[in-house]
Amino acid sequence: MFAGCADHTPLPVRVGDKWTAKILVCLRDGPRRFSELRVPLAPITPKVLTGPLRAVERDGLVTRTARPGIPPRVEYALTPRGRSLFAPLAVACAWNAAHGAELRAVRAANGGR
Amino acid sequence: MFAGCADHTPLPVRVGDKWTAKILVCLRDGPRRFSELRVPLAPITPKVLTGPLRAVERDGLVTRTARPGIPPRVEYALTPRGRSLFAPLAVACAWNAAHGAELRAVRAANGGR
DNA sequence: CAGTATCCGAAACGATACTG
DNA sequence: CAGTATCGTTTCGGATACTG
Repeated sequence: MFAGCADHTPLPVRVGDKWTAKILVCLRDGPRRFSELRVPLAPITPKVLTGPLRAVERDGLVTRTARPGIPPRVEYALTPRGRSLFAPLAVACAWNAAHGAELRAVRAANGGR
Repeated sequence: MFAGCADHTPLPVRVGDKWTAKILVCLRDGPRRFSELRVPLAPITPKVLTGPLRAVERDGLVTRTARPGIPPRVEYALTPRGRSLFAPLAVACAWNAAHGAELRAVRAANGGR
């Protein structure tokens, strides 16, 4: 049905969840450290951030680089594959720009559950 | 961050879940009845199908038309707004065709949790 | 036929606290 | 700083059974 997709989701990677896409966007302009990611994603907790971060790392969308020393310093950076996801993401945002407001109006009118 | 989006998801509508996008695809070639949807979506249960179906109806992506009579006959059909979602969906599928296999290989190598 | 009613389990999200 | 450990809540998906 969705050629090439795992059969249980339309999208191949975990970008439909609450945080993953935002994480990728935060890394768009360069590597960021764990705590640097927490700022734009506030009020995300460390535990919640860790989940999707491990997932994108496992999927080769982001690299994790730990530099030894005190204090510890860990940098997250997009891979080319991670960067390639911005294309579908941009199209989703374009749909939003075109239809989002209207959709939310209809949803509210129908009882925005 | 995602212009025009609800703040809790990158995508505006519920297409990141397991069934919604598949439902839209099933309606692509014309209206379908409840039971007709269950066939390509097997082994979905009626209760599970009802959830996303009510959501897309509430969001104006699909219309629900009940014809009186015995047996009951209910038809679901895409609206123009629902149809417009195929554009972003197609781009997601294209990403899959280009990167999906590689991604699943990496994921499996890293312990496909 | 087109659903609804119950009950269940898994996963995501979240608050709070603690550690190398 | 960069996490992990616990605990609790909510949501999704699913199995089974029942109804207008």
